Amino acid sequence: MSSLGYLGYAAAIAPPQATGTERMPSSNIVDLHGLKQACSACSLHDLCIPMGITNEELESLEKIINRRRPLHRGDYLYRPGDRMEALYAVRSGSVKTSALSDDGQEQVTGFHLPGELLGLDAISEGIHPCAARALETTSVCEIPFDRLEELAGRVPGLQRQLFRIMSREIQTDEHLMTLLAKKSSDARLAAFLLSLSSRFGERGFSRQEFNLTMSRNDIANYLGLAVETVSRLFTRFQESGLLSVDRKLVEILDMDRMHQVAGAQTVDEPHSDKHRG
Amino acid sequence: MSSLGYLGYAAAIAPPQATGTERMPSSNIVDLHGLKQACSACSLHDLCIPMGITNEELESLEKIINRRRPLHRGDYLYRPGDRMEALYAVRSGSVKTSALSDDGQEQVTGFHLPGELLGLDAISEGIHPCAARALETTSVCEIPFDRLEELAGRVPGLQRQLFRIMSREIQTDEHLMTLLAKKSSDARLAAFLLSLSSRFGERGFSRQEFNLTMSRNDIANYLGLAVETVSRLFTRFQESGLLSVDRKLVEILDMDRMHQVAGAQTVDEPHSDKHRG
DNA sequence: CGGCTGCTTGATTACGCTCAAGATTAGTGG
DNA sequence: CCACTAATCTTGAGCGTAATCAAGCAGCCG
Repeated sequence: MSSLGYLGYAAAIAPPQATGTERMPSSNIVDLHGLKQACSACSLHDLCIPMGITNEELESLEKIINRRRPLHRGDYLYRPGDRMEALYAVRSGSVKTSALSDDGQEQVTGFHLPGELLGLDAISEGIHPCAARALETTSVCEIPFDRLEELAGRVPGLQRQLFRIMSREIQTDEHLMTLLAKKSSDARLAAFLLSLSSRFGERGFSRQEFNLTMSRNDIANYLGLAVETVSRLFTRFQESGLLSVDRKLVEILDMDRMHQVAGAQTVDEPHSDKHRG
Repeated sequence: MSSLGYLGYAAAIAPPQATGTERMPSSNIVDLHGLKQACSACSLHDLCIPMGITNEELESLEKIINRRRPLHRGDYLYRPGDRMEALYAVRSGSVKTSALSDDGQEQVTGFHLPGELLGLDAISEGIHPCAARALETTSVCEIPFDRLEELAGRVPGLQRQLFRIMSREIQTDEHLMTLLAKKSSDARLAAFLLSLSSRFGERGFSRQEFNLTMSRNDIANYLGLAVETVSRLFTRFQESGLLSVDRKLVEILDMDRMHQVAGAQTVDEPHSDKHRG
């Protein structure tokens, strides 16, 4: 929530805004693939690991980070059971992580946008419990964990930032638990869209209009709903003027009401009639 | 799952086993209140922070850890909005953590047994997003975070263990997300009981029989169910011979079937008739 | 262009919630 | 120590939300 500020770069090249409805490669991408860009020049600077460490310290960090060639849609970054060698920071594109429950069915545990770190849940066992798949063309920074750990021991600011990132992840997960345990289907979808909205915003993209890079199925899975329900909700939201949706492109038309819906409980609310088809 | 081993101490004094049905102060307690016991002698040694660090390093850790006088049932360890000064390790007793959702209703985010760390979600903001309340008479170790952080920079094993603990927390949360998103009410309760069972087991208590220190309400809240549902489930589980329950005391009678139930999906299962009324 | 996968829409079912009342237990003070 | 009250838990009846089942529709691939 805090660190807006110097997203100037991303903001300058990024916002696709109303680029038209015809298909485009998939918009919310800061395409840095070709650039040989160091952390210090990266637009994700203050969302990612570098945040809050000095320039000299940053140089040490840059030395251990590798770039990986871009992943294509559906490519795995890692699979459950893989040895964890490195953490990954999304540089552009988006990634979905999902776990397999005891009985072997998929549970989507998160969607990850540029600047977000992947693989934190693998540190404890040294084995990835989740799969990570690219939702679109995606590039990532690979950060060998042993070297990161070693560096964190020498650079207090880095250690602190890693603790912070992991802590934030725990907080996010707790928030999602609340969503799943207590909220109605409309509240879940609304909260999900608002989360995307604000995360896109932090990255310099439009908070109103953005592309969903994940399928309805993934959304439903993530939110603990059936695909049909998600589909119906989009229709209802659109009918009630909350948003407009065309395939993957979503525009939030009434932010205030969206927040109301996201806060709304299963049923009983003191004073507020929930929209209903 | 890993580290059984030298739980000898806890095991020796702990297991209440079938102590009789009449009320007792609340059993799953290793009462160390009065003892001036250092980490090195603590029975929770290899579940808690000390795990995997050398004896000399342990001494440095012990120096920064404070004991707090025992909390009583209902006492707050911290409240949402409190500044985070320290992490806490449960030494004996049990603690419930809960968050307030946007609309101000409680969501129980976890129950914490001896050896478990509290407050990890507060690191990122420096403010506790959750409340922590004792479920029974409980004592905790207080670990000032700034000093812990500083020490972790000097003691690689400690840093690593902290990363591991936070990572494990993330994994646990993901597991709970799956539970909430995908599982039926029976599966949720079964999984919850099995989680308690195995955690009690790790601490040297009986895996079959234990006391629930939390109310039905807390369980329901945690699992995203209504109290009435939880109550009915206990009744059904008992009727079907899965467990026997008397007020707070639970005995799991059929572990195998409990695992089956915990793994079971909302509905469709290939070959296994779910017990029903 | 055909087959496919992903999305939408409709009809029906059912799981778990709500409401309501009663039964136990725990907590409190005389 | 017992009486009284408040809180927690259990049980029942009815209902509502979202799942399931079942087609149809649209975009996307080779």
